[in-house]
Amino acid sequence: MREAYSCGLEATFDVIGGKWKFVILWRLHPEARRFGELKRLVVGITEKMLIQQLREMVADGLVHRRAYPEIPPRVEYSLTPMGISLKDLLAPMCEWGSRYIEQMGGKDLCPESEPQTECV
Amino acid sequence: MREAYSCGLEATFDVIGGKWKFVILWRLHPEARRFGELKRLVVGITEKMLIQQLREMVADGLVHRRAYPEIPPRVEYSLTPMGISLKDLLAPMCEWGSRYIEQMGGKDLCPESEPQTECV
DNA sequence: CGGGATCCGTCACGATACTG
DNA sequence: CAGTATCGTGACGGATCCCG
Repeated sequence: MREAYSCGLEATFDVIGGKWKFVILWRLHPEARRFGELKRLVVGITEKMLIQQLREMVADGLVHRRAYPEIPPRVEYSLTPMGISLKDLLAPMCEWGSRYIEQMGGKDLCPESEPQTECV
Repeated sequence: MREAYSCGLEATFDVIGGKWKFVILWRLHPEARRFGELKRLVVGITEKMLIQQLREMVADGLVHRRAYPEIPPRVEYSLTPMGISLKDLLAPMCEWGSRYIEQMGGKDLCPESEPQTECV
C-alpha cells in the first residue's frame, strides 16, 4: 500500500504481487508458522527476501508478527483477518492457472517438484 | 507461460502479472479495440510497453490480433475465450482490493483520476 | 496509423557473510 | 534462531527517434 490507486486491482497486485508473497501467504494457512518453518516451506527463498516480504505484509496488515522474549528467540507469523480473506481470492486464481496450464500444452507442469497440494 | 510451474498460482501471476496486463485486459472487454484506442484508454502506458504486453498476451493465448490489409493500417485486438475467462477472475480481485483500500485508511483512493468505472 | 529500434535508469531479486 | 549488512545483476519499464 504505497500511493493512490485508481482501481482495486492495482491495490490487489501491489499487495500480493511479486514472486513470493502469495506463496508465503498460503504457507501461513491455516496455522501460524515460525520463521524457520517458513524458510523451509517456501522453497528457494533466501532469508533476506523472506524477512523483507514478511515485513511488507505486516505493514500492509495481512500478517501478524508475534515475538516471544525467549532464548533462543522465537517469532511466529500468522494471518490477520485481512490475510485470511485473501485466501479466498487465491483459490480461484490457482484454479484458473491450473486450467490454463492443461489447456495450453500440459508439458509445462513440474511433476518432480514437491506437490503443493494445499494449492486449491 | 515460460517454464514449469509447480502451482497454478505461478501461472496466473506469470500471465497477468506486471504493471499493465490486467489493465489492458479489462480495457479489451467487452469489445475489440484498435491499437490507438488502447493507447488512449490505458492511461500512462508508452507505445513500447503496450505493444510488448500485447505481444506477450497474444503468445499466451489471451488476446487475438487481427490486422486488416488497408491503408492506413488497422489492427484490432480482442479477447480469446481464455482471455474472457480471466475476466471472471479479475472481478473478485478488484472487489478485494477496493475493500482493502477502504478498510486500510481511505485516503489512498485517487479521486481526481478518471473514474475507471468498468472495474468491478 | 501501427508499429520497430535503441539507449538508459531503477529496483526487485539474489548470493554471501556476519550478529545478538 | 531470527535476523542484518553489503554487494551485484538482469529484467522491467520509460524516453526518444525512426519507418512502411
